[in-house]
Order: sequence, then structure tokens, then C-alpha cells
Amino acid sequence: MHAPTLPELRAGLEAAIREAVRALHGAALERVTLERPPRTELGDLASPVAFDLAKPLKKAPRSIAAEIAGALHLPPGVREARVEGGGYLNFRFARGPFVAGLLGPPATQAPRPGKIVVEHTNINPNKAAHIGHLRNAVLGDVLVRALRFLGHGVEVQNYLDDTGVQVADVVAGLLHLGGVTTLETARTAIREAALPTGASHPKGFAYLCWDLYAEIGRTYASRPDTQSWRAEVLHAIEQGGNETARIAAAVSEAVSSAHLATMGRLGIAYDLLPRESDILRKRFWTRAFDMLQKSGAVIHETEGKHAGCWVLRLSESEEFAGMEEPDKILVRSNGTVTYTAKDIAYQLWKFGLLGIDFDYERFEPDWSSGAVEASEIPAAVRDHPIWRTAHSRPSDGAPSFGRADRVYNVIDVRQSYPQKVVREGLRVLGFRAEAERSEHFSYEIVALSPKAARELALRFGEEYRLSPEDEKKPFVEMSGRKGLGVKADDLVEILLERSRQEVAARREGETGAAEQDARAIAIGALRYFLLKFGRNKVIAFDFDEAVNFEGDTGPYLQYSLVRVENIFRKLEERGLPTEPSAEGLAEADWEEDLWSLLLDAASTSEVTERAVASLEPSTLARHAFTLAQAFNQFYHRHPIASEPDEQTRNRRLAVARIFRREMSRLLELLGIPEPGRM
RNA sequence: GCGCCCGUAGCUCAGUCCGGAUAGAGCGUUAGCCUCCGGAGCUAAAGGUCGCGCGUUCGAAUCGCGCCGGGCGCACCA
Repeated sequence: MHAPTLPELRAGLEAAIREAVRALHGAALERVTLERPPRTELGDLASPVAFDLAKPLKKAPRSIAAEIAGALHLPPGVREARVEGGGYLNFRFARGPFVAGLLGPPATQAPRPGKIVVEHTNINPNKAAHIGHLRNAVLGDVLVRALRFLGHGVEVQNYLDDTGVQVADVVAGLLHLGGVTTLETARTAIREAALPTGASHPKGFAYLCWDLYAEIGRTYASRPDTQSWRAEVLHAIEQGGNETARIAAAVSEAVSSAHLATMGRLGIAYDLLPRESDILRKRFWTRAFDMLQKSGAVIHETEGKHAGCWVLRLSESEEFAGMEEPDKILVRSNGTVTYTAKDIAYQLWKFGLLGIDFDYERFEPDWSSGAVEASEIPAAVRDHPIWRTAHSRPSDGAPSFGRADRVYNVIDVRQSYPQKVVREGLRVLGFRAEAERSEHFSYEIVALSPKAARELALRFGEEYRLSPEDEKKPFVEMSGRKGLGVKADDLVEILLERSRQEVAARREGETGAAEQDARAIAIGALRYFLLKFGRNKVIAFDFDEAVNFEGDTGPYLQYSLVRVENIFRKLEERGLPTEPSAEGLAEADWEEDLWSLLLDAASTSEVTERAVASLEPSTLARHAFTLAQAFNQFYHRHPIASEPDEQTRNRRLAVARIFRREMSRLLELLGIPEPGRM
């Protein structure tokens, strides 16, 4: 007999309650709430439905609940319905069959139709990544993992703005401040992470660019005449076919390669790197512009402050109502195209609505960036093929990219307005369904706590000291332009040092496995730290908090899994069974705490579903923590290997087995690696 | 000015979508627990006008309105 899963039990109860209410009162319920009661003694699922009916029926909730309970046909797997409290309907499951179901193979998620594109990371390829970029990438990565878990086909895109102002500024810095003159000297600078003028950085070229970017910013500020450098470089990049453009291409390739290594060490992989330069080359905007002009939504202003510009009319749209200046300029009066305009073209392409496509080529990043060793990249990432849009000579065998049915753009909350404009761009073209399925996955920024900012000043010197106004703020925004921020690989390094110490303190002699485990712990701590906060919460970054390995942290989750493995090892050593026997389990009398743990363990797919629906990966992180907590309590209260009673041991063994599988799946969803030992 | 987000224990946060049983966790503090599957753990204590007010409701941290405090957005920047 098929043992019902938690979602099936839920659905069965909902239907049964509806049916009972219809039979009794002829009323159709709008919705049936089913929730976990505050204590397991009260039951496994509860419904306050009688409270909703009290008013229209003019009866006491308790008597309504009693009537419903009497009329209910309990679905398979539910043992009893009881009225408790002021009128709750509390349901208890048949525990034996439920556990038997959990011990069987996990319910596989049927593949779901349609293709989902998730765009995340999108770091300007002009300097090392900071912890704000990490939040983006980790949130996006967990969304991808969750979608795949639920059976969706997902394509991960990481957009590279390789022709923008930020790259231009670093190139200007290389040329005017760094002594770089030719592509050859630029290549040397990239390889050696050292400039002809002498500046160098032990952690590689991206780090060197971080400093150079801050320096060019200071130069622009102190000598305004130098600002022409930027325009010159931008112009040269746009023209193409010159040394400056080739240097810019080499810079963005080297830096984005470093970013891939940084994300790679966190277990984050990408399918496609679309490049801005190819959007220009392929004239995506010209095509989109055509479509927009024909639709009549984009018009040429001949007077007013926008005279000479092409603007997207938003004044009629509800979403933009009340804005002083609701129209969005897409083409400037000098004929250049805004970023948002290009983004509309790109979004159209993602849905396969543009009618033209990129060319593609394989890209092999250099996994050792100076801050990252190639050996740190997990095999799953290193073996994952990366494609990028090609300038020329496309490779064979490229898969079909784009043509999505749904698109998630992972980008911070400050981009809400331009993201709305992009969506509106699709809508005015008549692509209403696609506009609906263009989702902005927004999240709050990572800022620095005043304390963290002070620590940075201590480490990197006076130029990082906060201004008096900033000192008064609750947190300070990171600024690439000012060079103020915690670099991603620096934080990983700090975490690694800490986890190596902890690992070393717990074992002697070993080297290889210990380093592997230390890495797993550092990455687990980092990913969990970035995931545990709700996405609308500003993370005011604090070093002590991020480096903590105790309590509500990644290592706590990892430790619970290592512990359960230890149990199985110990059982094997003692020649005891490591598989629970089905015999006796069905009739077993399950202690409340064991049972409660099993209910938690059974809810992985429900929680994942909710995390995706609400775009809130923190619910997954929290659920994993709750489960680990329940297990750690179980571990202390209910020893297995030393338990003499066979039935009791068997019952606990079943719990351990189920926990191991579900926790392992949760860590996979969160991208948190499993250490061998801790 | 308009719009969005945040305000819950000393600190950092869950819980708010969809009102429901005694508002939870981690850190920190205090007091305990290793002849036991390794203590990155467990047990317990102390700690709360859920920013404020009004309203809706049998019932409000949760919904509505109005305030207060903080952050962000509203470019011919990206």
C-alpha cells in the first residue's frame, strides 16, 4: 500500500473538510487552513476552520468543530480528528505507515514543463567581487537549486557589462596611472598582477583593479580635467578595432574569470555569460527599438526637457501613476542608448521574442585567480560547461539559450524602478504574459556596520576612515568607487583561517582531509550567513557575526550531519544493524519528540515550494536549522549504539536514517558542502 | 513631495503573505552536563508596552487608517 506523503495528507484533509462542511451546511469554504499546532501533543495538523464558520452559522466554534469531526470521512493515513481548545480540529496521522513511507525511496519530483532563466551575479568585470555580490550570487544559486529540485528546467545566466563606464574607468587607470601602453603590457600586468609603474597585488589582477578603480576615482575628483580620460576610453571601446578596446576586452575577461573562480569556490556555476558587447554587435537594441516604435509606446519628444530624446510613455500606466516625470528616456538626445533600453532588448531575447540570437562559444575560465586556488573549485563546478556569447567564430554544439517561459532577474532592491520599466517594455509590446513572468527577485544590500568599517580602516589605512556623517549612520553602504568594502575572497580567507584552526584543534596529524573539511566548513558558514536573513533585510555586515560557527550557523547544520554519520560508523564498528528493520515499526509507539522530528524531516518539498513561491530562500535555511536543532536534542536524549532494547534502537535508527537523508537534501539545496568529519 | 522596505528580548533575527492555542531562535549573561554515537553540542534561568495611536474582529505582532524613527528609490548614471 502506498504510504501518503505530507502534501498528500494535507490535500486529503482539505478535501475531507470541504466535503463535510458542504454536507452539513451546504457551504463552500473559501480556503481551508491547515497548520502545525504549537505542540505535537495537540496533533499533527490542525484547522481553525470552525472559527471562520462561527459567525455566519451563529454557533459556538466548538460545536461546529464537533459536528464537522462527526461528519468527516478521514482520508487514508489520518488516524483521528479531535476537537480541542476553543474549537480547533486537530488531526493525528497513522504514524506507522507514515514512517514506512519516509523510509522508502524519496518521492521524485516529476519534471515540470517550461524553461526558466535565472539571471544573477552580474558583476561589473572591473574589480574584485565584494560581499554584496556574494549575497546576490548565493540567493540566485539557491533559487536555481530549489527550482531544479522541484523539477524545473533552469538556465543560469550571468550578464557581463564589458563595455560600460566601470570597465572604462579601470582601463583609463591602467593607461594613465598604471603605465600600461599596449595590449602586450596589459597582458603582462594581468598575468603578473603588477603594473609597469610598480604597483602590484599578491591576490591577483582583480584585487589590483580594486585599488586602481578607487585611485582613478580619487584622481577624477582632485583633477577634474582627467575626466576626459573616461570619455576617450568609452569612445575607443565603442569604435573597436583599436588597442584600447583590446585592452578593455582583456581586462574584463580576466576579471570576470576571477569572479567565476570566486563563485566557483562557493559551488556556484553558470550556463551562459551574455556580454553587453555582443548585444551591441548584434544590434539587439535596433531590433527592439523597431518593435517599440511600431507599437507607438516609444515616441520622439520634440519639445520640453526631453526634446530630442526617444522616451517610453509610462504616464498612462497605473504602476507609474503619481510620478512627477513618469516617462523613461531610452535614447538620449545625442543618440546614445541608455542601459535600461538595452535591458529591454535583452529581456525580450530571454523570452525568445526578439527574433534574433547571439552566437556562442565555450569559455574556460582560469580557475586560479591569485585569491583562489584551482583545487578549491568543486568538480561539479569545474566540469560544468560554461558558454558565452561570441564575437566571432562561434563554437559548434551550443545548446539553445534563452526562449524562456519565465525569467527571474536577481538584482538588488535599488534597481526596482528600472526593472519595472523593463517589464513595462514587454507589456507595451503586447507581451502581457511574458511581462507577468518577468520577475524581479529583489533583495536588500549588504552594508557595513560602523564597527566593520572601523576594522577595515584599521586594516587598510586612513583613506577608508568614515566621514563624520557616515559615522552617525546605522550602517554604511559599500562603495567600489571609494574602494570601501569587504572583498569576497578576503572574507573566505578569514573564514578559512578560522575553520582550519578549529579543525586542527580537534584532530592531530592529518592534512589532506582536514583541509577539505576546513574548506567545507568555511563555505558552509559563509553561504548560511548570507541566506539566513530575509531578503528584505539589510545585512549590516559584522566580522564577528559572520565568522561565528556556533548556534544559528552553517557549521551547526553540518555538524548535525557529521554526527548522524558517526552514529552509523559506530553501529558498524559494533556489528549492529545500520538499516532499520520494517518489522515492528508499523505498530511502534512513537515518542513525541521523535515523531515531531519526523514531521519536520518530511516537509522538505513543502518548504522548498514555499521558498520559491515567496522568493525567500531564508525559509529553507531556517527550516534546516530547526531540523538540525531537533536532531541534536534527539542525539542527546536517545542514544542508539548503546541502547540495549532492540525495538527502541530500531525506532531511533529509523529516525536517524530519515534525518540523514533529508538533512543531506537540504544542505544540497542550500549549496552547503558536507564535511567528512568535524 | 510621491513610492517601496525596515522597526519584535541587551545585540542579530524568525513569526506578518493567509488574524487563532502560552510571541520563538541564535548570540551575549548566569548556573549546570563529557567513564556517553566526539561539547562546533545539550539542559535550565533571567530577559518582551511586538515603534506609537486609533479602528476592524469573538480574537491583532499579523488586517486598515494616521503618526514617529531609520534606509532606499523616483537621471539624457549603471
